[in-house]
Amino acid sequence: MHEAPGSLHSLHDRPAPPIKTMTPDKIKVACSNCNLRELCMPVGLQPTELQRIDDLVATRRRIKRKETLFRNGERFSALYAIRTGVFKTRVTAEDGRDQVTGFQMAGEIIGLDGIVNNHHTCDAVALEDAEVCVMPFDRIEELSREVTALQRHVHQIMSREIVREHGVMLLLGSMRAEERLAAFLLNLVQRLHARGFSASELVLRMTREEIGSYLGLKLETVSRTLSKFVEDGLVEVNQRHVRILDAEALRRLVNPTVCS
Amino acid sequence: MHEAPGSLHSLHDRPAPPIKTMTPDKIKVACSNCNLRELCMPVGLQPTELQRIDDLVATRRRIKRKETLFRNGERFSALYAIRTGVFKTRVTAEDGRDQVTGFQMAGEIIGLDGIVNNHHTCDAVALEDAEVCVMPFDRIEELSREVTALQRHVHQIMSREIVREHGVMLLLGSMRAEERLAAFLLNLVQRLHARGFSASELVLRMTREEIGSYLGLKLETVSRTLSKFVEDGLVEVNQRHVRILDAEALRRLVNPTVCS
DNA sequence: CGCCGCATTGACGTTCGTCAAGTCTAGTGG
DNA sequence: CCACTAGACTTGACGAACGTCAATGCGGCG
Repeated sequence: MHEAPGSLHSLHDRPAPPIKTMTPDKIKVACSNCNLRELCMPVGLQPTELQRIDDLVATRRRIKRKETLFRNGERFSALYAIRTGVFKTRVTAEDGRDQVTGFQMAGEIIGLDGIVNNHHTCDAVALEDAEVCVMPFDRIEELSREVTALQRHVHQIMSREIVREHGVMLLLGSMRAEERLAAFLLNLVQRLHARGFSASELVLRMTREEIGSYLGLKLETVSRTLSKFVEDGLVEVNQRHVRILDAEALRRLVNPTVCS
Repeated sequence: MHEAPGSLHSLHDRPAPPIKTMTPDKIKVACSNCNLRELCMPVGLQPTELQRIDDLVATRRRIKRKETLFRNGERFSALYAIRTGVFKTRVTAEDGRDQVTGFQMAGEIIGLDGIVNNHHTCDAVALEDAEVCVMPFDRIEELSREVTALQRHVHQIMSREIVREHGVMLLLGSMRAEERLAAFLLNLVQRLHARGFSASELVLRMTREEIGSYLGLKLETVSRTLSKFVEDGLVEVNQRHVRILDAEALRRLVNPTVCS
């Protein structure tokens, strides 16, 4: 099985041990030689530009499982690039109902919601021990005035998020439970694959309830639908470990009319 | 009843006649004295900056009812500021199902979805005859490198869209039909009010089916739920004309536990 | 060992979708 | 001016999908 460089995201049940022996926050790993660079930074920079990009990361921050990177209402100051671990973001209605708006993994950027009003409007919760690069937003703005590749990159990241959310709206607004779950699993495994993991196996870092919240379903429906997938031979499920046996069939589920 | 400056958005059933006698596209109305400036441009600019902003709008474009401003797959080149009229944006799944992702009105910016891949990923359809300002995106990027207020503004617009979509996800993922429709009506009337229209009356520029698509409901459910609101004395409905009689009750519907 | 959180499964109820009939309005053309 | 039509809307009857409630299982951890 293809493993990610540095084993960023273990497929075993327990969270992966830190890559290196506890790196104190002050000893920075520069963006310029970060193995996630292609994921979170623009490509094709001049060496001098690359050097300046290194300064974007003011510091690193470790977040333990179940702790929050930021919360609704907190002052916004920085964007965060995820180095290790998986997060969920969630919004909460005034009456307490909440909705998971996304699951984010290594190389993805979170915190964009805070830009409008200088305050975050959602919570970011670590689903496993995690580490992020803290990139003060005023520094990002300053630098992206000078490095046009960075400017373009920031715009693309935000646009990508908007497009992703369009997809979620389509899912929530017009798909049935099986289609939602199939789309979810395929999306997860595809993103993991892009990070060097298996194209057919994954470990869910979230509970059935969190999946349900994201997909607009109750946890029982998620569980039942998963069981149905197992019955039909589409996947193997062992706790949070999922092996996809028939990706083609899952794809057909998501997209009823497109046969094969 | 408070009318908008220039009667941009009539409350009568028929589309409002053009504000001025047909203005040829070449005769530009500069941003600097556009009555929508506070809605779509940054505030507190220096006069010299304001002047440069005027150059952002390359041209104007009129779109007739039911025609598209851009379509899924088309090359992305510009953002559009809506001057008059209402649009819907929609995404389409490969099997043809589509989902309305938003309704946009005067002063709002559309086209952000195209930035990531240089191609649009949704359609923007005019729900009534409309006019937009065409702002070539490379010009926006260029100018926002020099005018920091513009840079900040662009970031805020994109972030605002992300936050709005979070709200829609919450709605689609965890609200029931009555709550969705109540939230929809309150949101619409609030946005119209911000544009100088009545705080309690509105004319729907979209069909029941389009509302349903946006809210993840079938048109029959939208119709039934509206009828129920009428029975309960929350609103008056006459075709597409809606008068809100008990906004407080609608708000309570959206937010069950918060009692008045 | 026993507790706790997470997951599964079944029985039942509610909400919303589906299908179908019928109304209303605006637009068209005689 | 009025019949005719098409599209949007309403309403009812019924059914399917999913939520609710409850019992139970299972694995991990103190």
